[in-house]
Amino acid sequence: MSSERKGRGRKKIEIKKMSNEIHLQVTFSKRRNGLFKKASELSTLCGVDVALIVFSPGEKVFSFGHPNVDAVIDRYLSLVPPQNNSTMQFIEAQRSANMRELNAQLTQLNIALDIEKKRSDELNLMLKMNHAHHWWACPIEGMNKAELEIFKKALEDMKILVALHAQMLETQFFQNSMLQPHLFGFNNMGDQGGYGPPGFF
Amino acid sequence: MSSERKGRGRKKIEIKKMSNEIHLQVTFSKRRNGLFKKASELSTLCGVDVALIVFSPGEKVFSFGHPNVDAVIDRYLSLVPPQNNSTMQFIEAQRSANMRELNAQLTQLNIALDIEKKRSDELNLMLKMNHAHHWWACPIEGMNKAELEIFKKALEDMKILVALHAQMLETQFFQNSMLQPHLFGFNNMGDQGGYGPPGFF
DNA sequence: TATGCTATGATTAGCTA
DNA sequence: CTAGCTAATCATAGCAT
Repeated sequence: MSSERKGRGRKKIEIKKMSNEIHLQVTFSKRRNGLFKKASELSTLCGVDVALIVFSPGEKVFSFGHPNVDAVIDRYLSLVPPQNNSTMQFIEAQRSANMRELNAQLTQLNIALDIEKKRSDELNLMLKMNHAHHWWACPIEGMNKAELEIFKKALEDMKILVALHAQMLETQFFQNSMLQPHLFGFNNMGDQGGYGPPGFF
Repeated sequence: MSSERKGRGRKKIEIKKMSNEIHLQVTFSKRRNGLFKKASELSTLCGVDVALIVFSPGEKVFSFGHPNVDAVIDRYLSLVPPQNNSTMQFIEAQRSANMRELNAQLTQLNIALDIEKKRSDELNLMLKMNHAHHWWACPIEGMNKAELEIFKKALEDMKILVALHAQMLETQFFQNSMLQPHLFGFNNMGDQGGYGPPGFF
């Protein structure tokens, strides 16, 4: 009955990098769980947006976000504006404006572009149907059913994307001012002829 | 002497959105602090990277990051490219539709633009040099030095932005190829038909 | 590496100021 | 909104599985 099983309770620890790797691993696991639980509880209890990203000692990534990580990141990045310029900013140049939000998003779009570019391995399928310059124009006959499906979806998506971007450009430059769209000519992606500067797109 | 002077101590609460706004506010404050402390401790104890972003009920933003928020976000985004893409996204269409992300961003852009719209009083100066359709082309002689400066900056900014967008569109959709707009068939963008001065830039 | 146990240490709900 | 206070609840360090 030498109940030596006692005294085994929690002990205070110093908040500094742990030396023992094994111990560190266990502690990381436990505390990580606790942290995510807390984050979740906070967002639930208070109905607020939260994003939490943790890299494990083993380089693995854990994340939590309400409503989701990326949304919160976007919101965060838009609030921590870079030093960028954009449309009509000159009008406001005299007093900084909330055009910053817009710029931040544009920056994000371009960052996304860069990221996307690096995933070129994914482009192999593209290559297959893109020997010609107009990948979307023809090589249909060289596709199997699955590829056709992808191709179709690609067209759909691209259509939407182009439309959105066109609208974005249009809106940005013209919609809110006295500027006339036709002056710039890149407001209509799908018009039929007078298409302006060769190679603009 | 029943010393009822004290609070009965902590009580268990349900993890649901709190109804009482006052309580919610206090709870948010306390739990937020606790959460940030835990996050900090985790990164210190285990020497790992952590990013935590919390938006308060009052839309204020709190963040913590080791080594810093943006570094962790970058790392996260580079490891989790599934979200946040744009170019060639159609190739991945089979996997999932990240269109929503893009849509969300565009929505944000439009929101920002709406806000911008409301500040149209600032556009008066613009009006001044925009009686003609080619606002950017001519009325220089009617400007004073200050206005000329703004005008110059305007052209600079617009040039950069448009070039950026053009490049974006070009890269995303056409890859140096030629576009045959009619294939996509979305003329719903408010086409004016005409195209501005060739060689705008 | 994760999970269970248990005695503590740490956090915090409800109040008060 | 920030800051104690207290006591009850929660989290977790050290072990064992």
